[in-house]
Amino acid sequence: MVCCNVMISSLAQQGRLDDARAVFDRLPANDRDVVSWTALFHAYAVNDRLEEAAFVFFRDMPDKNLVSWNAMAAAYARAGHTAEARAILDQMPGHNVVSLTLMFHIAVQGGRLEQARSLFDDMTLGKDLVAWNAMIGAYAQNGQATEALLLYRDMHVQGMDPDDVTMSSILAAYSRLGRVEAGREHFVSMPVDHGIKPVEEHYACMVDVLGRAGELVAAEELLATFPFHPS
RNA sequence: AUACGUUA
Repeated sequence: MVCCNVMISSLAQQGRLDDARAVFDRLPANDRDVVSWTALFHAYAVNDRLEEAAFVFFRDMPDKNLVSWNAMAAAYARAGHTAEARAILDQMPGHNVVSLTLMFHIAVQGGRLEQARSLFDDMTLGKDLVAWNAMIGAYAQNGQATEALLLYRDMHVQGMDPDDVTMSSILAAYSRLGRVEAGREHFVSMPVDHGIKPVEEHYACMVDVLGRAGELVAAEELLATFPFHPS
């Protein structure tokens, strides 16, 4: 049964919604647990079939847990249906750090960065890496690149290790600030200081740093050094 | 690797 649930979600990721549904249907009713149901409606949601996801969630699922509530709220939030997302978050029996990150995300979507910051600051119980990344990314993309860098420092001070997502936001912040040298320094120190090898996305960010500063030749040179790896 | 939140 566990393996069927895995199949449902991985088929959904590949966009093979019908196959995911078939695996679910083949599962005996007694073997369908809350994870199977959540994987099923999430499959609809990530394939832009929000209505059907909602039907499964509200009408078909026998039981819900924190993860399924979060997943439904996230589906609405992703689709830009913030009112529905909010409603789910208000109705659900409890919240965890994922729910709070969703609320955070809705606030950012609405341009309420101060409110988002308050939500972030109040996450005292379990401010995890995703939450940090969300806050740093929100600043980096909303004209507060300096705040993003300050928060990155805080993150360090609090002993939270950054990941590849963090790095993209930091490079984006340097880009917006036009800080070419700092950006370059960060880019080369990523693998040494944090064990994070730059991937395509980081190269793209770095090209942006150089491009915005008008260093087009350097940008081209960087692209030429990009180590291709087929997948 | 059983389902949820973060980065053009």
